[in-house]
Amino acid sequence: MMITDSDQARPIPEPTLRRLPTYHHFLKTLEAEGREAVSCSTMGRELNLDPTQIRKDLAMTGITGRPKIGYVVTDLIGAIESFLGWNDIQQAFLAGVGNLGAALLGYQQFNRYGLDIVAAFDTDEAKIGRQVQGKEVMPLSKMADLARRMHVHLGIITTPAEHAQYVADQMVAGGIEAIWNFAPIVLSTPEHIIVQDEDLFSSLAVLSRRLRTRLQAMQ
Amino acid sequence: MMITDSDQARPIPEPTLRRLPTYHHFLKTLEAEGREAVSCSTMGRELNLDPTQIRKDLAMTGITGRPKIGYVVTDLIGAIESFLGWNDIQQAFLAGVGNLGAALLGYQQFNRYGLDIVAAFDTDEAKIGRQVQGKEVMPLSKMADLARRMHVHLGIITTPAEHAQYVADQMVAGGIEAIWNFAPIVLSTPEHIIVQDEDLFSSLAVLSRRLRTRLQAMQ
DNA sequence: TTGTTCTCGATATAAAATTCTCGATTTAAC
DNA sequence: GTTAAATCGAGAATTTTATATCGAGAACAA
Ligand SMILES: NC(=O)c1ccc[n+]([C@@H]2O[C@H](COP(=O)([O-])OP(=O)(O)OC[C@H]3O[C@@H](n4cnc5c(N)ncnc54)[C@H](O)[C@@H]3O)[C@@H](O)[C@H]2O)c1
Ligand SMILES: NC(=O)c1ccc[n+]([C@@H]2O[C@H](COP(=O)([O-])OP(=O)(O)OC[C@H]3O[C@@H](n4cnc5c(N)ncnc54)[C@H](O)[C@@H]3O)[C@@H](O)[C@H]2O)c1
Repeated sequence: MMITDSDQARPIPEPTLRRLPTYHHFLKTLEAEGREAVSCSTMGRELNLDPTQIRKDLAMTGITGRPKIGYVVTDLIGAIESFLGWNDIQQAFLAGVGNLGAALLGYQQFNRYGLDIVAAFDTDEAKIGRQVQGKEVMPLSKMADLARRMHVHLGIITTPAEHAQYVADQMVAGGIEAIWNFAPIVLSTPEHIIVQDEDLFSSLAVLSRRLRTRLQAMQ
Repeated sequence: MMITDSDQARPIPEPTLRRLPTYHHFLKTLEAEGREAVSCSTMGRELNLDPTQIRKDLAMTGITGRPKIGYVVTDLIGAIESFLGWNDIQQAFLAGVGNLGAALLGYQQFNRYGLDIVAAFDTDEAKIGRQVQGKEVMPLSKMADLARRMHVHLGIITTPAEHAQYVADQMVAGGIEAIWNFAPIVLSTPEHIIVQDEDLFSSLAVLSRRLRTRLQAMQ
């Protein structure tokens, strides 16, 4: 039986997925400098990672390198992008046009990473109808229906935590398959819904603990 | 030999640290509901985590529970906060008052999680001197000196990637010990500097891959 | 009181991820 | 050509992380 990219037996390790963008960013700067090839040893030195690990991560994308040379930079970039699905752009809805929501709406780079936020929704009357970052804010009540009609599969939640579950329910009702959740709450969704939490406090916790330990060690 | 919190032999597993805020948020809602005690089984059910894992994570903070009852909610919250150092508030500087920087500046909740962004810096003349989220934006050139004089230990980078290394260098020059980096680039800093990367693209990569696999499976 | 049930906490097992080792391959220098 | 240096790729070993098991303690109901 042929093993293709989509029906491979074992799932991709999440740590690998999380490192791929790091490689991608680094490779983009190499490409901009006109560099043609790069080895895992070089990347490891620059990115503070074990070369073997990088080699294994890259192997996941299906690309192969050449001894003594390394990998062709542009090929590698392409392999990572297609592996992550950054080639075909996903349309997304965003709910909660506050501080964070507006920042995400205004981030043009996302278009290069497979993400296009096509509409924004809020419940605040003062915001509905206005433009934020050049995109019109619509009432949340229209979200589910629009998602279905526009075949939007991805939703981004940037509302306060107390409203996140309701928004998630609306997204599921609208046929959305995957949710990028920035609210610090664990959503309750049907099995088949993909939920990716982006919890800034997780990151802050690691930092806080390390800093606290450091400062204590110094008395 | 006595093993205290600060000189324990083995470091805290990072996955544990990353889960602690999740427990914290959940416990806060329980507390608001007036709940006195909670068991790992209950938490596991609500948070989709293995109860044994939660028990191990909580044990790291030094708290103990009671059979048949569980843990006292307020004690647990306190244990997590003190374990992470969220009790004594760290003053922080933020560099790069763009979309994302402004969102972080405007996020009052941070004060409850040990973080107080006391000043913001930028190189854009149009922004310097202005107020953003009620905080004055100062020229980056003053950052290092001010950090030293105010004994600020924490820096947040929200500049474009191409300027992040320069900003990091300035922070190190100002005696800053820890950096929370939102720019998608691996910073090069002295050994002793704590760098915590918050790479939104890592999160996006996991989501993109899963969604891509899903959509492909559906043809 | 007494048995039942729930839960902690310690220990053991399993799974996952990282790091190490080594042969094969290719380039480039001599 | 021949040799030396670098690097890939596959597999083994190690470390880390997650899950399962089980005895003991505490509440609660009968
Ligand atoms: N701003 C940050 O830096 C930051 C950092 C960490 C986490 N977060 C989290 O991100 C989320 C948003 O934070 P923020 O600072 O942008 O908050 P915010 O208060 O600035 O914005 C929230 C927005 O959501 C809207 N909203 C409320 N209920 C809604 C609903 N049912 N449907 C649609 N929209 C609704 C509000 O009208 C508002 O515009 C919060 O959950 C917060 O905890 C933010
Ligand atoms: N906005 C988002 O949603 C988002 C998402 C993912 C990653 N990021 C990353 O976060 C960073 C900031 O993104 P953004 O959208 O806020 O960008 P932005 O362009 O809105 O803001 C960048 C700010 O940094 C300032 N700046 C530039 N050079 C500086 C320097 N040397 N010192 C101090 N300030 C300087 C600019 O004047 C500007 O105000 C970028 O690295 C971006 O890749 C942002």
